[in-house]
Amino acid sequence: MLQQSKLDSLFHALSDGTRRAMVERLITGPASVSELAEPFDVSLSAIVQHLQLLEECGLVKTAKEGRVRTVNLQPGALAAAEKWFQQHRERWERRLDRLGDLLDEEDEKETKPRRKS
Amino acid sequence: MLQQSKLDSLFHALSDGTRRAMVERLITGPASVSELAEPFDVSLSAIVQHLQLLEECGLVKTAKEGRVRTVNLQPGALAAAEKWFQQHRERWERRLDRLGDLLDEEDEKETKPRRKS
DNA sequence: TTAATAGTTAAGTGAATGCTTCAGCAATCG
DNA sequence: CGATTGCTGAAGCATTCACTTAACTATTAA
Repeated sequence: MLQQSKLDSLFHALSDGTRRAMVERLITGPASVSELAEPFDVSLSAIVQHLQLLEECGLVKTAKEGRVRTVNLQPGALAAAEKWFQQHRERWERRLDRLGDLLDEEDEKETKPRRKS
Repeated sequence: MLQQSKLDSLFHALSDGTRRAMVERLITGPASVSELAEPFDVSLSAIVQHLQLLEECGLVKTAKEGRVRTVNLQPGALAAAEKWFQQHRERWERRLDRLGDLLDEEDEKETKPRRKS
């Protein structure tokens, strides 16, 4: 089973628009901290704090060379979260299908007396 | 484009294990508030507060009949969040592919310096 | 009518969140 | 060299979070 606390931290990381935008930026390729910060109207410090969170939950890896820290998206990091959707959408859709079948059956029985619940 | 605040609230809703478990429970079918609360070791009040949040972000619909409130999962509610993953995984994978191609070319140049079409 | 059930609402608490400013510090440029 | 760049770390602050308890309302059961 998927680990709860991992999902907690992944979904939490993605629940902030700035962090999502940072992730989206990193899809196009690695970036330095300042490059990452540039589009946003917040202090560099705030960005670094978002970055720490992204790194802690494994979405991102960083490496410092000289005075520049380069940030890379971690391949497969989104997998755990995406998997949650896939699994549950599947179950959900199967249930809706069965429900549809039941309703169809009920339709057919409509003329006959119905069972009480 | 997907709306930011909607994604914020969806991901936030899913970032809590209790709320995810409630959603998972609702996949199996509708439930009353007390039924929903039963597996958890928190007050009914806490569950009601989670429920409000789930309802505000559109994951869930409720209807009160007599003194019982019945909670239903809202079909397609997870779509917005799931879509975010699909879109970005796609872009990310395309980028990794291109990156792979580039690296292959570099490989070939290194081992045998020849032109590539 | 009384009692139990199902849920609602308000107020409060401690911890976490997202941000700021400011004071650094090491790498690099002029 | 000294100045600038790129980042780091700590402290503080307002807000939100997840939760509690407790008092309350409305519906149903005995």
